[in-house]
Amino acid sequence: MKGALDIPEEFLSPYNHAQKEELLYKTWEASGYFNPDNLPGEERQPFTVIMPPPNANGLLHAGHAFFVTLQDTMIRYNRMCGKGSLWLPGSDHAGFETQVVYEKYLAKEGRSRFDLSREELYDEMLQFTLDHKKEMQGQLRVLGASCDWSREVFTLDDRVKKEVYTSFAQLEEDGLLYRNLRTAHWCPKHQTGFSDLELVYEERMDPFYYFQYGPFVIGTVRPETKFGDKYVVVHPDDERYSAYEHGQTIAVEWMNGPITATVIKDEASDPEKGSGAMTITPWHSAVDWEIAQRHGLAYEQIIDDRGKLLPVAGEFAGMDIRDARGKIVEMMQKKGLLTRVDESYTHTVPTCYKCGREIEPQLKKQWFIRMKPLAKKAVSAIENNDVSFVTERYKRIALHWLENIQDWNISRQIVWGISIPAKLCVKCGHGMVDIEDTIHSCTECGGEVTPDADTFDTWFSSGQLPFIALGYPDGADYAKRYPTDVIETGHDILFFWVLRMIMLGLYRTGKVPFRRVYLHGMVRDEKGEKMSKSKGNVIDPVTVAGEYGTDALRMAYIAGNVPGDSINFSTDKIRGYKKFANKVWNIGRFVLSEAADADTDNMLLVDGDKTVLRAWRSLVAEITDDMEQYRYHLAGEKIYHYIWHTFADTVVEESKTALNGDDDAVKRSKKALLMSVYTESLRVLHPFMPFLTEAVWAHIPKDGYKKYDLIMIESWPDAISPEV
RNA sequence: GGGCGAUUAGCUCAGUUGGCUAGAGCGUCUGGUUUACACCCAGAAGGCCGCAGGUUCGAGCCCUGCAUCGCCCACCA
Repeated sequence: MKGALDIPEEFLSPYNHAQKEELLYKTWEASGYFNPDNLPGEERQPFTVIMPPPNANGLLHAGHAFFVTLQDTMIRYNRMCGKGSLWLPGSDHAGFETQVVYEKYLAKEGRSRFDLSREELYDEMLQFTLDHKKEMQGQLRVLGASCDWSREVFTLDDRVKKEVYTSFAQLEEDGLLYRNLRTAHWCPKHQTGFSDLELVYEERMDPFYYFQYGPFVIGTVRPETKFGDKYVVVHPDDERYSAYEHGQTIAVEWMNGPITATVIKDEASDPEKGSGAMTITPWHSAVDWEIAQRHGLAYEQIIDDRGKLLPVAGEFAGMDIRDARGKIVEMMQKKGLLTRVDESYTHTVPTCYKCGREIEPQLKKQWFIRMKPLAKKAVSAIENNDVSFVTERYKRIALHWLENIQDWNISRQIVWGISIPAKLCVKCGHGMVDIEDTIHSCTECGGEVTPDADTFDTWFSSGQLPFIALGYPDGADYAKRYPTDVIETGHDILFFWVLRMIMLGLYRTGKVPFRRVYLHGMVRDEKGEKMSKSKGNVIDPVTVAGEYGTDALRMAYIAGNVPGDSINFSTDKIRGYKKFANKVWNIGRFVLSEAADADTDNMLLVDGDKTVLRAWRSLVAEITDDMEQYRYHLAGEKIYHYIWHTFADTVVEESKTALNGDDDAVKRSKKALLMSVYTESLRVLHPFMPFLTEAVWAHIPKDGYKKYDLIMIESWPDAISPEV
């Protein structure tokens, strides 16, 4: 090594991320700077991001690493711009999701949740969740997340429960909460109701059966629900049925023998469909229930909660509906009631998003929130740009959903979650909100009451996270940092989470919870396929970070990946950025050995060097603009390209001649140029590749090029660059 | 049934308000132990920017239509 200066020994070998990253994270954490209250300087303008709390029931996957990278980049950039960056971490108990995961875990151990009492099950799941939470937090550290652990929030914390209860009570007071008999989306396997968002519609081709129903012919794909059907509904204007009057009774030979049926005229009946006449099953169909409600019709349960036929099905009682259909059709054929079968009927059926089992609509009393008034305010907020979308196209999707919103079923019949603070009447079924546990008899009928055994939909609590996490109503953070600046998350939870946060945030605080929504796409494998355990194409970000370095992983997530689009993850790309890390490291070795003694107070640049510095500064301005406009994908590529192909390949190469020459003024100018551009480019690179840049920073002499020991609190170069 | 997105080099993808002689990474080929780096350097090949029209001095970018792939939404007769 012919360098003018002594170079630390570690610079003599390639950059070794494995030796550096863990130590560097510890240094950052020990510095206290993740907490914005500890940052040097005057009172800083706040910059706040609430981390989407990962579900504490597993380990981080490639999607988590994506959001960690994007958000940490935002946080670090804004911190360097002189703001009081707060990234508030959390984790979600993830009610139903976790219960499903835990049941699988129990099954593996040869146990079942039915072996345990509610309390035992809850306690085991709590331990399970806390263990995973801890492990996940270790993984977030591996990924370099500069979040403030001192403000961490868990969705089962007392303060969360308290505010969630307050919201629940307030919704009731405002008439936005009800618990009436209503069609619920019920999964016979999981034994719980869902909101409309938890359904997945699946296209099916099923036989469509026509049955003789007295003088009518009615069509159905679901003969197994028809045992109790005693109303036949036709459109009031349907000429074919003008001979029948509304309310007229007719004698019908039906599945279990002769019955008396009633003709109902209702516009819900579509003359174009089937024969134009249909019978209704109010207990197991939302549409039928509405018709029944309109005309005050009777209703009866046919299928139990486990998907088995009830005694009304006669000889079929107790049979699973999946086995019963064929046998029932056979029976109907024998009775001579089957008139026709259309084999190729295509329709969509709702299924459980978790197990794929067909959803069985069931009349249930569950807690529902009236969403229309809440959605209306959210629509105004979005239209007024009180909250804006970085990927504009999601704005329209959001508005469309809000304008067609349905009431939200927030009750789940599961153990794991925040219990619903209410009493139910044993006698009349009336539900009463009871936060303070003061209700001991039914307010309607005076009957005995029992605590509601249900828990809240997990999104009901996470949907209130921003204001709760900041300490609403009297927390200092709330006063200073609400509304937060950005929410960054996957577009798949736009409805589940983002829009509900907007609605609930507006409802409780009167303000939007964040000013901007940045939605990223899904992470797929290199062929563009969804990652899944069964396909075996899951990339574990922590393993990859171990192999190539977190910085390389992070660059692969950012550079060239357009906001909102799904990204294909390839290890080739990560490998490329690992090389880049080493390149930056080696440039450091050269620059520090040749120019660490550069004069900073008196930077006399020769004309050619001035041009180089000006070009660099103008690129910094461009990159700064990209950062402000959330174009991280461009900013990342630009700094990469400049460092490698301009600074290393041209500026450094050309400096060699000058440094070997005899002209002291030229030498002095070169040294100053190398040091300025190199140290400034490290700053620009820091939000993207925090570990590497911090590792190099430790070797930069502390003078005009460096103010602080840690690059993480240095200024973004746009703010420091003096005139050239 | 309604809506959205994608289509650019062999592969994976950038290309910000129309100025592009269309770029990057990986791969391929040729040549290099030049006083940081072989996790490197110098260079090369490789593209009717899905198809067909249109607007414009100028279109990868804007408009219309079509094709293919993907995604989201929708009350199961």
